[in-house]
Amino acid sequence: MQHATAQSRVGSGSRRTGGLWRGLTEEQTKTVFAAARLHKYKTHQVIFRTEEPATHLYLLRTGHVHFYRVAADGTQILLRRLAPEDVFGLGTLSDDSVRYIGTAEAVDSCDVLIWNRTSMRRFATSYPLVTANALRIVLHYIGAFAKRHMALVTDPAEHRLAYVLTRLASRTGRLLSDGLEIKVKNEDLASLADINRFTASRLLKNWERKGALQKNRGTVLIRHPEKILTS
Amino acid sequence: MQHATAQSRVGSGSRRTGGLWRGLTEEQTKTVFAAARLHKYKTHQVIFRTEEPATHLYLLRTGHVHFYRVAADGTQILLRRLAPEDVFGLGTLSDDSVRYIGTAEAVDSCDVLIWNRTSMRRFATSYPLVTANALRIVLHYIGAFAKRHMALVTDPAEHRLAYVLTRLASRTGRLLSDGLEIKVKNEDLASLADINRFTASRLLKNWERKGALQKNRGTVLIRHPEKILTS
DNA sequence: CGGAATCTTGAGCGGCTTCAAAACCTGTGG
DNA sequence: CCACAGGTTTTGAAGCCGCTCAAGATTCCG
Repeated sequence: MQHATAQSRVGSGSRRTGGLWRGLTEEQTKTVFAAARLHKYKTHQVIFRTEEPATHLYLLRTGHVHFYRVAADGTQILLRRLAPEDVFGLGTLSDDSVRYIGTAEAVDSCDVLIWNRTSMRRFATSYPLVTANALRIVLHYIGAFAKRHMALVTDPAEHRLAYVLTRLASRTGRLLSDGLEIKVKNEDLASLADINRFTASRLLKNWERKGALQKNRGTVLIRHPEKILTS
Repeated sequence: MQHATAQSRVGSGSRRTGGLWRGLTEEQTKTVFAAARLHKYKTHQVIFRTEEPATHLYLLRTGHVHFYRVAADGTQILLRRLAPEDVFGLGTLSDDSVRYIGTAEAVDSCDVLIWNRTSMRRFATSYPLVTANALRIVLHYIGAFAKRHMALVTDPAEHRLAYVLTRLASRTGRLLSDGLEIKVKNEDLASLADINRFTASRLLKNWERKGALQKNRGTVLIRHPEKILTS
């Protein structure tokens, strides 16, 4: 569970939000993981959709998953880019009337651990820590959401994009010899920063001209974070 | 606990989100409420502030509380208007490292029940249902938040204000002979709809001209909800 | 090499905000 | 009972940030 992934990552989802299984004994952890099944998802495959009843809980092992909602006009609004060790589908721990808050879709090939509701309920009752952990994680998300919302109302587009870039870099970036590389396209950055992709392109180009970063199709390499507008 | 408040309200916070104490036996409920202390807050009194460690959990009995955050430029962004039966300070149930997500401030005189962290921890461990309920409530908030965020990105100001108006009406409105009255000022409506107070004033005036509602200082009386642009 | 996806760049514009000023409403104290 | 001060609301005029739309350049992959 704790061993590092192949690539050296700067931060991990679980370290930020604190894992769902944190604090369980080794014995208990074993039982829990024995009840999971491993499943592989291909690029663009949808894991679950908004408003479907929350019947399964997922733990991402490798790859990346987009957690988004679809607006009335069809645009996808990215709520979060999930990284390895991130857990999603937490509604499964609650009533069976609870539904998924967004759509989860694999952006590359992913290894995912899956638990069904009955297993989860069993664990939740025998290990009360699990529900407490879930509560902590969800509270953390609310905080993050509130922050994003505030930024959207008060900060200009440039600030927001800079923030998204640095956050994403520390969560899912790969440390290379010449900088910090993030595998993400303009459109996704734009969605996370709540701007449109054209503005995103312009801002990134500006930073590139200043030598702060380097853009290639599908990746951005951050060279000098300090040259990107701070805070 | 379940008896109605003096004024006939259309909906209640607890009915929407489901109470924190839902599902407890009468005996258990008694124990829980015996551990609370009642406190009165005056208009404009601050109950707790953003980023303070979450040490207490609150249940609003009467009055209204604003749950907001302060942006860098000083503007208050209203996250939610809390109504009787609403619970806040849920972070208390989690780690002692968790902090309040926003500032809670009384908008009129309020009766509030208060539990401290040690009581809450005791209840949370002896009645696992409590943590589960908390999880459900917080998940509900996340959903609401995501919705508001989507609206902010895709819907025009008028839609958002109409939505806020109808939601608020059904949550905290008082049913009068000639319509549904909400005690709220333009500024608060504006903040909830994420627009500025001038736009809010203009839109409300338009609806008033159409005969949909009637504005007075500090109150709006909804006469014909159907004349307000439907979502 | 061809076609699809991604990214760039420019021009034009529009929904909201900002700012200023005045009208209004309400409780308070003389 | 009136006047006054504070908070709230209205209205207009001006401007700007970021969006839309169109067109082309670039990159990737089969």
